[in-house]
Amino acid sequence: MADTKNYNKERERLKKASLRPTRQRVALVRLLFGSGDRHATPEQLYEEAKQAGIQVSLATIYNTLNQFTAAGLLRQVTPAPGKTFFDTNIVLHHHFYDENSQTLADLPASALQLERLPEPPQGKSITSVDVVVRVR
Amino acid sequence: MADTKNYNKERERLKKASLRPTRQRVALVRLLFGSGDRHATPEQLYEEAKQAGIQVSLATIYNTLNQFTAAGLLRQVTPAPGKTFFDTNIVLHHHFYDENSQTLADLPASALQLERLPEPPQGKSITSVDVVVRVR
DNA sequence: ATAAACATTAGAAGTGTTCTAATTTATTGA
DNA sequence: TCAATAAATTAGAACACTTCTAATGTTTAT
Repeated sequence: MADTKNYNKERERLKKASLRPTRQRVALVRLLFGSGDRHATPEQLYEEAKQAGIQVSLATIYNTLNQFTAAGLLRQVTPAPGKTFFDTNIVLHHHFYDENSQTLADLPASALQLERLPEPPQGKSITSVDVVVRVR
Repeated sequence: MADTKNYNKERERLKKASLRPTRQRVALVRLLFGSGDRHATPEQLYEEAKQAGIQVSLATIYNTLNQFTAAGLLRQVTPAPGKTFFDTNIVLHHHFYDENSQTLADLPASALQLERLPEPPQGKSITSVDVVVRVR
């Protein structure tokens, strides 16, 4: 055991996603999922990791966020060009995007009802529906 | 008159938007609005302009698309990081985004009803609502 | 026609993200 | 437990997209 702590919850989450529980991934799981839902940007998470004394490169931050997204642990939201957020809340819900502060916030679950989903084009199937309510 | 043609329709559109009818802007208005609704990317429009023998730089393509958007002539849609489209259809409507071909298509106007808009946060007002239905 | 304001340009620079290939770490199975 | 193997991490280069700079060209108003 390399660490003094087990971080079993985090390792379990990674295991379920078929991702090896490396030091970096365990630490990032803690940061991301350790304290309620959040909308993290890669840069933000990188700074946070540094603050917390976790040695991790920006490349690994990106790799990890992409792997977590592919594994269904995170949802990626792109409300504006160059603004990428990773949402730890993977339950179907939608977002406010504040164009002034360039921040993302959850829409109250009941605040918006999608009456019916459209038929996807021939031979296609819907993978997700993203609603972004832009505010200022 | 620098050209053999007047392009009065295009000049008129620019005038209404308080934009000087320069050779480049007139030409881009023709490409963008000359043949029905479309979802143009900057690079696409640049290539198209070159094909059509219009001398215009990529910087001007970007400037122009941004100005047109600011003037309400275009709507910008960002369905994925690094994928920016400018939509000539500015009537409220939504989009399919095909993750395979990375192309955008209009949702049939009636295909999706937003039941009610959410209350924006304190002191904010809604500027737009974008729905992207991702398909594969 | 002239002057002032504005637009365009090439190329540099900026930003966000991915790639490369060398190193380190985790896992497997004797 | 200890190699051997597979996978992950890393720094820094490279890349893609967009904006900036400041020099040049065009448009507009007088």
